[in-house]
Amino acid sequence: MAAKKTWFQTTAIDYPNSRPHIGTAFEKLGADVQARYRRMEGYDVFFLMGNDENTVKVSKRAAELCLDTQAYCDDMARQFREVWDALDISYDTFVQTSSERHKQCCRKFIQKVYDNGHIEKGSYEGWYCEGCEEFKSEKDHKENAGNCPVHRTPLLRRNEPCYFFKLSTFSERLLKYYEENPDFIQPEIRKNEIVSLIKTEGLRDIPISRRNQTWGIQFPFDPEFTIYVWFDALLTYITGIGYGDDEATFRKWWPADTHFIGKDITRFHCALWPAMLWAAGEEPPKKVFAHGFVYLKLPEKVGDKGAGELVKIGKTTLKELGLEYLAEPMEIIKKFSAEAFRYFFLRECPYPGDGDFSPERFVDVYNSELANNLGNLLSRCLTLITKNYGGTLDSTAGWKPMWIDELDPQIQEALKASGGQYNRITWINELSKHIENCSYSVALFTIMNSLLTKSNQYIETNAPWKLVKTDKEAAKKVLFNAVQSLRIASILLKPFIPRSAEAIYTSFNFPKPWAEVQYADAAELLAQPDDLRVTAALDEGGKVKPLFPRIG
RNA sequence: CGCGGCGUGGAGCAGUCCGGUUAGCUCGCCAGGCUCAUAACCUGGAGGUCGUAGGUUCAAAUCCUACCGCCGCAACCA
Repeated sequence: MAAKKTWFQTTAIDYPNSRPHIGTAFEKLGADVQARYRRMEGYDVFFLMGNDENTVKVSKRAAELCLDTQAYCDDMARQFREVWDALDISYDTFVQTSSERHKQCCRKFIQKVYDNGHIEKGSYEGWYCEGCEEFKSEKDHKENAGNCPVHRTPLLRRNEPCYFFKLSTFSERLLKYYEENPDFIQPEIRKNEIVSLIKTEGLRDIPISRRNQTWGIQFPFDPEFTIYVWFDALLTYITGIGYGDDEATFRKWWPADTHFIGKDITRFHCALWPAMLWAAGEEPPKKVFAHGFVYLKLPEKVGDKGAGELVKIGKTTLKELGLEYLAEPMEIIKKFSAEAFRYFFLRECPYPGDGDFSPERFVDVYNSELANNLGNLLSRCLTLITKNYGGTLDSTAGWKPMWIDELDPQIQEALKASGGQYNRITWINELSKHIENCSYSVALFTIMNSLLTKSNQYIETNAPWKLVKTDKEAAKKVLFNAVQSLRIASILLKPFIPRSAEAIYTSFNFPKPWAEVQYADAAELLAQPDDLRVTAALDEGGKVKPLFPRIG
């Protein structure tokens, strides 16, 4: 038997010096859709996430709070995971870089790179603040007229010994790799940026050590130094699957299929990271996907604070809606649902590009697409079947469902005109492609407008509530077909809004178990083995409970 | 001249690469229909000189030039 296809993906690991916000959540969501989709499609998936804890900032933050750094990190990791769990992010492992295993494996890796001659000792010169006990960037120096932005004291030019990774020697090899693997950096625009960066500016050797730090990972060959952020953080992607510790597991998953990252750290993942791996004798990842950012968009100059009182949706203020602290994902999740949160960002913000989050838009999208279109379609089907047929469309066993598109005379014409070129199978294939390309917003738009809106129209034109009075059999057929749209939609929506999709699917006795459905099942119109019936739980009065209650 | 992106009816976008039917879509707004449904659904309508000024062409949102405006990144902000 052929081995199951594997799929290893990661998100960027986060600094735990502040809580996760909608931007970090956006990244995890996009990755989660991919992981869920791949699982559906039969891949053996491993999804890695984590926190990047070995930074000076983190130890300082802990000190500010008078906490032990490790205790602080552990608590932040708990808080991060709480948010990811609330959002139903289906990660398989969560790496804390302060963990012993990560440290051990990191040392093995760096030793190997050192042994292979890619690390050399030099000296680092820069602007140093004695108060902060750290080097500041040229930008900080320039913008603050030579003073420390924190202490307002003059920055000193300082020179200290430092280890460098010889990144500059990899320029040619990187360019060649990009050329031979055109999909390595996605989307295209990010690839162009990196290529032009290397061609115009070139790559410098990069400092990878800090001296006299108590927090962080010590160099195996020189304990006076600790590893400087990136050289430790990136390694999470391999220590988390057993590099230097569990060879078989590591070989099973590496190289990674996709690293999901923010567009700002593209260069580290596309230039530094492959070079590091080569330096240690490992393969580079197959793909890096750099997603866009989400910007908090508020009217005028409301700012974050005070928005609760000032911004109104209809007659209600944000505060009354419970949306005071907009950048806090838990607030939105608690007030509405993880599903609403997931849907909004995946639908409204293009994953490859930037998007906006505004409370008004959030409510618009939710009401119009989830409540009015999808949720209402479910409600009307459930009610019509329950009221008129006692919940069971009898003698529909063996009936073959129709695809809504094929029931529309106009579309039938169009299908004929295309000479069979375009049909439901190509439609589903296109959707799959969108998901594989991380064009989630396009996929959701298509599901909404090409499937669900049409299904509401179909019900409207055939008016089963009227038809049932004159021709109960004909009305039954209409409902049977309409329900198929819900089956198809729930399958297609499974990676995006898993809970709601399941709720829809299990509202009826569809033959295939929910856990086993694949995208191809949406195109496959299998006959119903039993009479189609409503299996959803109804209220005491027999009323249907809205799946997505309207906001406002 | 650091790099990149954007400017299309009230809002958000597609279309621009490979110029050519009445410039599409979603939301909002207005009118009507329907009443199974979550004041939901369906139909119709108003609303745009496609940032500005030139140029190429039989023909420009689309190609060329200049300019204006907005935004992001710039080696530890996803």
